Amino acid sequence: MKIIVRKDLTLNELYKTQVRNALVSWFLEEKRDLPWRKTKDPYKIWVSEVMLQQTKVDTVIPYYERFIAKYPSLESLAHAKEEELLKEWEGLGYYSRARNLQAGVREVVDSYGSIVPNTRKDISALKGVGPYTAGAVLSIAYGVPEHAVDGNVMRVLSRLLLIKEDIAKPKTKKIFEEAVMELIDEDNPSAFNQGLMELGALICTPTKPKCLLCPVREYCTAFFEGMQDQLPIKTINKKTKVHKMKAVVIRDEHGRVLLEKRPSKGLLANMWQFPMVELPTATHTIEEVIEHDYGIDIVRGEELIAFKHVFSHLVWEMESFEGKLLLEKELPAACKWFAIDEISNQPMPVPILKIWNAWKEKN
DNA sequence: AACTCGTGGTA
DNA sequence: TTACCAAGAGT
Repeated sequence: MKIIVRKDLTLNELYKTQVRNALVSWFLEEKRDLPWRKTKDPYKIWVSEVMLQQTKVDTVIPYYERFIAKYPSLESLAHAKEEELLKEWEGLGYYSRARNLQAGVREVVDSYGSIVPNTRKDISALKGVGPYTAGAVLSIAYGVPEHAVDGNVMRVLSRLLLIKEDIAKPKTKKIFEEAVMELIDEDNPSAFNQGLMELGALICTPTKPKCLLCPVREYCTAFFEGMQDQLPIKTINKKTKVHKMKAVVIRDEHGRVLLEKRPSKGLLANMWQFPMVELPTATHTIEEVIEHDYGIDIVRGEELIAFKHVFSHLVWEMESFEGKLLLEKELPAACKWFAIDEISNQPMPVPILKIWNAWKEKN
């Protein structure tokens, strides 16, 4: 067997044909039965691709089912209230995905007659649709031969074609996009693109790839060289910074609970939380900082739970307490009192849900 | 280009 | 426990 890989990634025609046929045949035979594979509705494919960004298939499945049941069409999502939308997204993370998805959907409803555009130029202009999602929707929903390069595809192709560039570098992705356009099956770009990702998920895994089960093993340069465990090349990232946070579940004389809506940009944007302060030093008490930040006097009650919550780039070392309102002066506009049975209707991030669940168990 | 933006699972 | 990962996009 002789594998020919030129530096410009132009590949031998016979090699390309054999690889794409082996990959597509394997995918059609072995593909998992996933909910978004039962439809070609561009909207539903779009929803699934956004949910799957940086998120495991097993995590996405129940969210996708609930989301499509609640928002079965572009119009239904376009008309949804943001708080209800975020509630559906609660626990899935990367919440700007949800708001960007709705913004993109509204663009399609308003400017494209509710037809998801079928060119890379137009679909890429939609909010939240980047190079990957554009190619995924185009190829899977419309059968357009466009690249959809994600982490799986870079790992698979780095091994198949022995590409040693650092996949952590943004500009490296272009190499893989060109490689996909060289290899892609123009008769079935949907199965080809999904096949690359499915292969990465099931066979060509980050560690311990199952090469003996691989449908393209005989075409794989890394396997031929015994280098599959050395690829892809990926530089490591830095460590996260720790924030010591203290949250308080404050009740007023009516038994209502105080929530605060986070700013519309940044971490956990537009999500609700309990009043929370960061205490890097011990120079002030929680009551003092709460009074300063929220314009209310409280008395601190019993401790609820303490835990560490790890985000992608920072850590909250969280402590939480009960609190009782003594005096309300100038409540910030982002704050609002809620009856107990209304709390669960507000979209809250996982660490806040943890505190709320601890409070409910105690009370 | 480098940094921001969640969460749960795994070695 | 630490580290890394998983169908990326916005800034």
